[in-house]
Amino acid sequence: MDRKAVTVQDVARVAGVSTATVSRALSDPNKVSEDARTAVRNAISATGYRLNKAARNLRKQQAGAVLILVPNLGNPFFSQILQGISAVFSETEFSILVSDTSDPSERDLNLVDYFLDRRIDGLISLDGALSISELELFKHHSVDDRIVFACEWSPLVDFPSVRSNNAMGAKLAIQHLYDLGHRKIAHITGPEGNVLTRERREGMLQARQKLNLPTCAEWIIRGDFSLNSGFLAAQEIAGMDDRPTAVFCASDMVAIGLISGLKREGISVPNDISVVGFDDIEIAEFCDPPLTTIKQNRVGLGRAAAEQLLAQMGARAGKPDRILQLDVQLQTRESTVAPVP
Amino acid sequence: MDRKAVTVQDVARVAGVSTATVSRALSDPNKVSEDARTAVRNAISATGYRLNKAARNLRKQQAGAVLILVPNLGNPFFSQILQGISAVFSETEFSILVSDTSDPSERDLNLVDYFLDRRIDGLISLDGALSISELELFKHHSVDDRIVFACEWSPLVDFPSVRSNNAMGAKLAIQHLYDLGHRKIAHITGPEGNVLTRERREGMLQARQKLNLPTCAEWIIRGDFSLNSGFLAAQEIAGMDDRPTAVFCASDMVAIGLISGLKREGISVPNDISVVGFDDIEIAEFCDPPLTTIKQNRVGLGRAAAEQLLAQMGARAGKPDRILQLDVQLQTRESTVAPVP
DNA sequence: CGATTGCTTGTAATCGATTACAAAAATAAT
DNA sequence: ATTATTTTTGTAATCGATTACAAGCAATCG
Repeated sequence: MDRKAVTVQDVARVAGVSTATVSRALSDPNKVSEDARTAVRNAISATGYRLNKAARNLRKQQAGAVLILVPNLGNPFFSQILQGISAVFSETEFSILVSDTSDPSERDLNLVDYFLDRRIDGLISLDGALSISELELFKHHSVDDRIVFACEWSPLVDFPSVRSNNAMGAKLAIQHLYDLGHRKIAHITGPEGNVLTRERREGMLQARQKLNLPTCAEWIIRGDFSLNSGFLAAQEIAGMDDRPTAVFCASDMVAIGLISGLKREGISVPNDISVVGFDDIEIAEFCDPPLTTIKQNRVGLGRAAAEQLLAQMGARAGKPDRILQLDVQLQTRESTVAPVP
Repeated sequence: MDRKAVTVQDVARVAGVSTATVSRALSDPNKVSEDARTAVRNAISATGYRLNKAARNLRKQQAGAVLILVPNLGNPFFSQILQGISAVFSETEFSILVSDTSDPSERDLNLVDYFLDRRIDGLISLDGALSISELELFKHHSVDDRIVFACEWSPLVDFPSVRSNNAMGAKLAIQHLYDLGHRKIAHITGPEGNVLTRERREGMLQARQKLNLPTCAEWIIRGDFSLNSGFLAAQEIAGMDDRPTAVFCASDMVAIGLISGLKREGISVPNDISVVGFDDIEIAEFCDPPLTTIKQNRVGLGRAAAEQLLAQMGARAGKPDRILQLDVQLQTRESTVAPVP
């Protein structure tokens, strides 16, 4: 590739047309005659021409890339969303940049700079916890119309958002436990301030109220979606006077940590306590016991977010639904059984 | 941002210098006088100037990005490597593109095109299974000097590579089991053709020979690093006449699947069979039982690969070691105990 | 004092694709 | 046959930063 690069000029010369025609033949083939089209096509394969992205981006005033903001790449939950996103963008001219917001080395970057430096044309954030100052910068620089939230979102702004029906998930979980006969149901939440935490907790409280289940402040345990927080919650539960017979966890990771911790305390799942997770990550099926959980349509989430962003950026016909909520479903496995009387 | 963009021209005008001076003040500050430097600095903050990446890339004939090729983003093992990589590149002007080679939507992209289209300046592949034709295209277009393998590598070429000492890991695992008193040790391999599979298998065979352990063809079970392959291997093991007392798995995911499967067969870990994994993914600590495994320095792997690529691309002083092998260590937990006599 | 060296600066060409504008050619309409 | 309309094409300016080259200027030296 070190020989002098082949440019449109070269193609034009070989094809016996002008550079404008070459460019048009590439970007909008039916603006150009049949003859010219084939001449250009031949010239391209004869010369081995490749379009220079940087030149196009400069001229078109775009970056040709979008940024995906992931709260934590270490959580396998996000990777399938990424797959959905990349499946859509791989058919376009956009590249995908990925950044992990939990990564300290990326923590201090100014997101809006990505736009201003023309490194990206759009942003999909799986992280709802963007700072208010950051969000205001987006608006101030008018890039807020090229941002889409997926999975999580920020209650501070009304950017378009694709999400699972989290409240529905919580209700399915509680209803499932109720149907099995459970009445004393605990909940391990996500981190405070997180929208998913809120939605799932609210959904659970509503379901609980509707079913007339007893409530006990102690049974709402603060977690943070992590394995470790589930593990720690187990100790709390073990120490309770009025121990719940079932626990609905805000994520599968929490559920796995919880089961591990409960075992350590000599409490067996599901015999002593039933456990329900949320997400249905791949490993849920291979836990001991295999985890009953709420399954999200992750690939669909990613695809929808990507489509929405493309529409937003004007690369696709506009889709008007600014908030898209996908259904979830209960995946029953062996971590839930009827309580022993 | 829709107001006309601020360019070097504007900065130059405000600062009362030429565009050349502005550019120099930015890229190489001590090529320019103190006065000019401050004038430019003031003009930049007065105008709100931001450098246009596309213009720079065009002029400098570069892309300003590197591509990271990941075999499977769904495996949490890779995310920490990514962290190491991004920690290094976040201090440079390079953006990071991520592509999952197991993702069908990305399967048919021609990697060399990324280079030829000037979308990337370099490539780090965590996937050793690049096709021979692909590798030859790299060489043919002389981009092979901007590629680094990390974790996995290809035996077909001698591109620079950063890897863990896999054979050492296997030896540590076998030695550990030996020290506990195990003599009948099985191994679940990775997928055939994978370099890690080979290295770990060879290391295990060597350790085994050195320790004079009995060998039995049946005890080498084909896997593919996945949960499911571990799960299936459990059935094989359960059906063996001469059952091993310990199993060394080529990955933690395999080990987790195996433990799940063994339980299903009524075989208890570690009481009936001890299990050792490889990778030390986060969840290994929260398995039941917590998994004894071989810990790789994943962040270090990523960092080293990134540094190597930067050197390769000429952005850093050259590091000559084309193959860097990082030590691994044994992480003892509760999935391994002495065999019952 | 004139010549040499070193430092700083400006002018203008350059990277490669796109597109506004105008002209030319082909087609349709009168 | 002539005009109106549409389609196709080419010329040249443009996007914004970088840098080769030359020139200006001050300091140093014989």
